[in-house]
Amino acid sequence: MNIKEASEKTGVSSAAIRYYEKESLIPEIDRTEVGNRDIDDRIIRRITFVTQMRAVGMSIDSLRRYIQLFDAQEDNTKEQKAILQEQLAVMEEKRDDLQSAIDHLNYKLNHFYDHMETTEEELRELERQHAEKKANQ
Amino acid sequence: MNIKEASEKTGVSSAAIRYYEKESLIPEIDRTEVGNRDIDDRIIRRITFVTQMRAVGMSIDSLRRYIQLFDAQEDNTKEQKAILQEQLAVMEEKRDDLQSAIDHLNYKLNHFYDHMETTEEELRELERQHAEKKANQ
DNA sequence: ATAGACCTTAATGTGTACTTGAAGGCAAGC
DNA sequence: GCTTGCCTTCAAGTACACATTAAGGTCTAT
Repeated sequence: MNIKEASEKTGVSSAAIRYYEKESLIPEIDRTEVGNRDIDDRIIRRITFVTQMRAVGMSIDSLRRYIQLFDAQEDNTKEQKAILQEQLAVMEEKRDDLQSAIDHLNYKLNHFYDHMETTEEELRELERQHAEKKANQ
Repeated sequence: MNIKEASEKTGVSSAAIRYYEKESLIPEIDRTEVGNRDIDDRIIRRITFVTQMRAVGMSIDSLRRYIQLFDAQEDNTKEQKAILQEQLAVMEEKRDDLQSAIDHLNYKLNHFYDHMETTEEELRELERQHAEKKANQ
């Protein structure tokens, strides 16, 4: 498939696909006789993977390093493991932060019907909940 | 407390605190007689809140709009609720994406101990198929 | 009273992640 | 043969979120 179809399939712009290839976030793409990119499902999956990781906040740079390890033939397992673990920790923290922000919004939403409590009060309530949660761990 | 102490307390640079104030992500900060910012715990909490939301990927612009609703005195409850709900949905999706990325990494990590037969193998299989296909052309 | 450490505003610079523009090639349809 | 519509590379432009610099003020200690 050509780059436009790939773009439509992935939701990533043609320019961004070229950019990802240039930045080695995806493998080098095969070309047709006239030099046009010929994109297959393997590339599509790679693009999707990049999109997913970008969506959860991984930078192009981290992602490139990660992918290089991922694709590496040499057995540098120990280093790979360390990097994955590091990345995992970052993402777990992010998830937890996100969850408390969600809790915050849910609280706000649930109290809309009752009355408009002040921000101070809400923040105090959230802090109380947070302390409680933390104490329960 | 002055801006430097606030910066140390929150981990947000002085320049960023000034920027947040200018962009209305935090309330206007009181000044001392000579015009220096005098930051109290309420502001610290607001800065921390901004940091948390930024960390989970909310843009300055979305955050400003959210905070304006949050702080609003006027009762436009219905619209506020709709917007908060929308925001909530976005964040929940993000949390789920993050979770599946975490699962992915965890899976990978757990299989490092055994041998290298995780997602890599799947990708290599795809690559093998790809090479085969190419050879057949 | 001069240095050093803090503060102020306003303007400009920086890194990231693309997007857009320029200049041109190839193939199909009118 | 000219337009349309896809493609190419390379360079330059853009948006966001600050960081940095300039030019100056205030406070404290030596």
